[in-house]
Amino acid sequence: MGGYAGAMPDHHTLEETERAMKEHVDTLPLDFAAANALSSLFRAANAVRTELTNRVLRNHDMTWTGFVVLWVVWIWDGMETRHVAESADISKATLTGVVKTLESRGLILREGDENDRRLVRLRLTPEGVALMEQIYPEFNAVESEIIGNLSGNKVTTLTRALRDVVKSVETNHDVAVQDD
Amino acid sequence: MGGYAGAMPDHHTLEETERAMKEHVDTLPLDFAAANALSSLFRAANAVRTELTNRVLRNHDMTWTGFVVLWVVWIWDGMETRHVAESADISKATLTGVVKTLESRGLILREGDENDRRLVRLRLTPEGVALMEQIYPEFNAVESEIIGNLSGNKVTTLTRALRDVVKSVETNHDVAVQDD
DNA sequence: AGGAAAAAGTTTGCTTCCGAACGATCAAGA
DNA sequence: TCTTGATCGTTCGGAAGCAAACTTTTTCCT
Repeated sequence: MGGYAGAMPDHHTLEETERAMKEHVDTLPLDFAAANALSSLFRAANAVRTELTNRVLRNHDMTWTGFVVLWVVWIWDGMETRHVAESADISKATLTGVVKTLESRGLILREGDENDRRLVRLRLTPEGVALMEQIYPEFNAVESEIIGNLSGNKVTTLTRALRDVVKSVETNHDVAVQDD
Repeated sequence: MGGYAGAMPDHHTLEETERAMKEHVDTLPLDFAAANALSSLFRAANAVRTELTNRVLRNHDMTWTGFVVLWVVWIWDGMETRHVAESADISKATLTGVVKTLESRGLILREGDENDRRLVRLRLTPEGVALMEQIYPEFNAVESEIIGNLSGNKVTTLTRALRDVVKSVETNHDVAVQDD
C-alpha cells in the first residue's frame, strides 16, 4: 500500500484521484468534499482492520468477524443472537455461520432460553474467555498505537464526528434522534 | 439499527457498551479512547456502506465492491489489474472474481498488454460507462446528504483526521512519510 | 380457545474476500 | 544464451456476507 514521498509512486494518491475524477466528471454538479470524506472513511477503516488482523488476530488464527463476535459475547454474556448480530454489525444469517465456526473450535456456546424457546443465547466457554483475556489487551495495544499518533484533542473530535455520521445515516430512517 | 431516544432501546448504545466493557476489564490497563475511536470508525463505515448500498446500488443490482471497481476503472481507463485492486482496497484474488462477474454482465473488458504479456488492463464497455454516468451522480447525492449534516469545518477536520489514521497505519511498515 | 400475524433463528443460493500455491512471462547476470 | 529470480494474474480452499424463503414459537385479536 501507499505512503511514498518524493519518488514517483507506482499508484495514485488520493489527491491525484481527486484531480482525475474532477476532470472526468467536470460537467456534473458533484459534492467533492463529501466524496473525499467518505472515501477517506473507507480507506481508514480498511487500513485499520487489515493492520489489526495481520498483527494480532492472525497469530491466534482468528478472523475479524470471529473476534468481534467473541468480544461482544465476552462483554454481554448470555446475549440473544439478534442483539449480538446488531452489535457486531452483521446480519443474523452471517452470525449463524460465524457462531458455527466458533462453536466447532470450542470457543462459544449456544444456549436455549427456557421462557421463550425461539431465543438462542450465546456464552463463551472457559477457553473462549481465556482467549479473549489474552487477545484483547494485544488488540487494544495496537489500537492505541495507531491512534496514539493523533493528539488527544483530535481523537475526541474524530470520535464525535464519526458518531455524528452514524447519527446522520440513521436519522434518515428512524424516528427523530434527540440525544447529546 | 439504533437511533432511539426516550424509550428504553432494545439494544445497547455505545455509551452502555463502554461502561460494560470498563467493568469487565477494569483490572487491565487499556486505552479506551483509542477503542472508542476505532469502534466508531467501523460503525460509521458500515452504516454509510449499508446506506449507499440500499438506497443507490440495490436499484441497479450492483454490489458495493462491484461499484467501487467500476468507478476506479471509469476514472482510470485501461488501468492494470494490480493497481485497480490496490485502489479498490481489495486483493488481486478478489478482483479476479469481481471482474468475472462484471464481465459476464457486459460492463467491463479485460485487455492484454502487448508489450508485457503478463499484464491485464481493464476498460469499461459503453454499457459500463453509461451505467456509471447514471449511478455516480445518485451515489454522490446520497454521500452529500449524509455528510451535509456536518458543518463544512467539521468535514475538513474529519477528512484530515481520517487521512492521518491511514498514514499512521502505513507508517509502521513503509518508509517514512513526509508529505502534507 | 383458535386462528392470524409477528418474531427469532436457520437454511439456501450466490457473491465477495483472502492467503497460499501456481503457471506464465519478463528482467538481470554469468 | 540460459538460468535464476522477480512479477503478474489466476486458481484453490475455506470463511464471511447478505436477502429471501422457511420452521418453530409466541403474541395478539376476537
